[in-house]
Parts: sequence; structure tokens; C-alpha cells
Amino acid sequence: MIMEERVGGAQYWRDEQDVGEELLRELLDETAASAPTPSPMMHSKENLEEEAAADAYCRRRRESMVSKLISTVYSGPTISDIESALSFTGAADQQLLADGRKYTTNSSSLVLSPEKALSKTMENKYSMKIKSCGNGGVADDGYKWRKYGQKSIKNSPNPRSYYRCTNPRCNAKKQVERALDDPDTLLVTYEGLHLHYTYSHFLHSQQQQTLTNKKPKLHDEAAAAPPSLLPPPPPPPPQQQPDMTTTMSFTGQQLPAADCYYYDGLDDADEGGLLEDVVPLLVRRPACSSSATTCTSDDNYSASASPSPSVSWTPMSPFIDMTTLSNIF
DNA sequence: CGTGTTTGACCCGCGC
DNA sequence: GCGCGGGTCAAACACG
Repeated sequence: MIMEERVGGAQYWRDEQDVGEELLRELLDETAASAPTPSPMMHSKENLEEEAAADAYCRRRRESMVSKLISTVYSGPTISDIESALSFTGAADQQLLADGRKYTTNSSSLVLSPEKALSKTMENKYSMKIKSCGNGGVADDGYKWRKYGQKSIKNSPNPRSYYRCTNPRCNAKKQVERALDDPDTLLVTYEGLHLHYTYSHFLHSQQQQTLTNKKPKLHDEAAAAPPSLLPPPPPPPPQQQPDMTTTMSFTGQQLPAADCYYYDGLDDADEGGLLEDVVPLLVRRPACSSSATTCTSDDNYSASASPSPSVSWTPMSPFIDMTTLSNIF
């Protein structure tokens, strides 16, 4: 596992945001410049061909920039990943309806459980190292995790904790354990995909509408682990250490952030409205994900799973309004 | 009282 | 078949 350390986590987020904003600005300028302008002059055949060629060029350039922009701001599960998961689930449902058999985790069963089959067809596992200095937690990854087990591992003095996404429709899990060589380093292994908003995303959007959310619960330090491009932490309360850093090294197929979604219309009020099932819109894997991606983010905020609803904060990371992008096409 | 954590027991896969 | 190790379950507990 490659592990790089980048000094100045805040600068990293800043740089990413700058790149994203610059690309978006360039893209919008480009779009405005290439917008069809009514011309009083008559179009000759040559002019029409030139315009067509120019249009094609502009379109390719926009697509290239959008691709760059998306790859800059997003590295989470792509729509194809979700489509694969959903199509499998649909197929499994059809199979279930067809033969009336029930899925079971029993290995002697003729039918694999969807989870098992899914894990066979998709290696949705990725791990990362998180280096956190200080006694505080590591950054929140935007999702709510519930600890369901802890196990001592052979030849390791540190126990491994098992977490599951609190969304009942999401089978994402993660394992957290401290590294053997460095007790400050957490090894986090993610498994599965989140098919819903990040918790922080929801809070952010909700706070813009109403401030009546109930207060989220705190999580322990191991419960939170930041993926690459999630919203960076809210401004630290004054009593917290300002100089803590978290260094992460991702290894695997995908990164866990998934923020560019559209709401599928399901009403999850029965889940307290905190999490919503969504399917990514627009985002398709814009660039091949490297085998190891490293980023450093500020860790100078609370280890709580989410920011306090009483504090409204705007993500520093290159969050681009996807509605804007959608309008471009 | 609701929600999340802890922890011992249980299940399951794998190697011998 | 047996034992080991990892993963999960679920009752008890803690906390706000």
C-alpha cells in the first residue's frame, strides 16, 4: 500500500477547490461564448460547414472540460457502479419471484444471497490508511456508521471494529483497526457502495431549508474516516486543536465519496429523513481511478459524525452545483 | 425513551 | 471431521 503524506491539508482542499472553480468558470465562459447568436447575415454553405465544425469543436472541448471537472470533484462510485448493483438486485428479485425461493446466507443453499453474489461480481472493497495526530478523532466521511462488532485479531494487539451504514437500504460496511507499526494510523477498509446521500450532504441541504433537524449523535474516533473528496470539515470550535492532520491512502477500485446524486423521490421520512436513497446522476467515471490515491485533509474538527445542525457550513471542497452542469448539456 | 456501543456467543469458511 | 480465525448477532448497557 502506498502511503504518501502531503503537508498542509487545508491547502490541499483549497487547491482542489481552486481547480474545480477554475474549470467551472472556464466551462461557463466557454458555454456562453459558444451559445448560438442570431446573425442577420445569410449563411453560405462554407459558413455552415465552418459553424458545424466550430460547434463540434466547442462540444468536444466542453465535454473534455466537464470530464476534467468531474474527475476533479468526484471520485466516488459511478453511475455504472450503482447501475450494476441495482440491475443485479433487480435480477435477483426477478429470480426470487420466478422460483419462489428465498435467499439465504447458508452456503449449502442453491441461491447465493444478493450480498454474497454481489461481492463476487463486484470487488467493492477498498482500504486506506488514516494517520491522525492527537487524541481526537479522524474526519467524518459524511455517512452515519453503526458499530456492530469488535474482534481481536490474531497477531495484532489492536482489535478490529466493524461498522455498518445506518441506512437500512445500504449494505456499506467498513472495518477499522489501528496499524501495527503506528498506533496513530488507522486502517480503514470499506466494503460495498452507498446508494444514498452522504449524511453531511443531507444536512447541508436541509439546513438551507429548515433548521429543525434533530441533533445527530456523536461517534467514536474509529467510526469516522474521510474519503477523498467529501466536504471538508466545518470550522473548528475554538477549544479544539487546530493543527491535527489526517493522512489517507486509498487502495482499491473506488473511493467512498458519493455526493453527486439526484433524489429518486422516495420518501424516507420513516428513517427520520436523515438518509435518502439516491442514484447518481450525470456522474460517470470520468477518469480511471488510480490504484492508490492519497489526500490529506484537515482534521481539526470534532470527531462527531456530522456537524451540528445549529452550525451551517459550506463545503470547501470542490463541490460544484450539478444543476449547473446539467444545464450546460 | 430512543439511539448507539459493548461484548460474549454464535456462525461460517478454510486449511489440515 | 476438527480446530482456528474472522465476521456477525443480539442482549445488556450507557448516555443524552
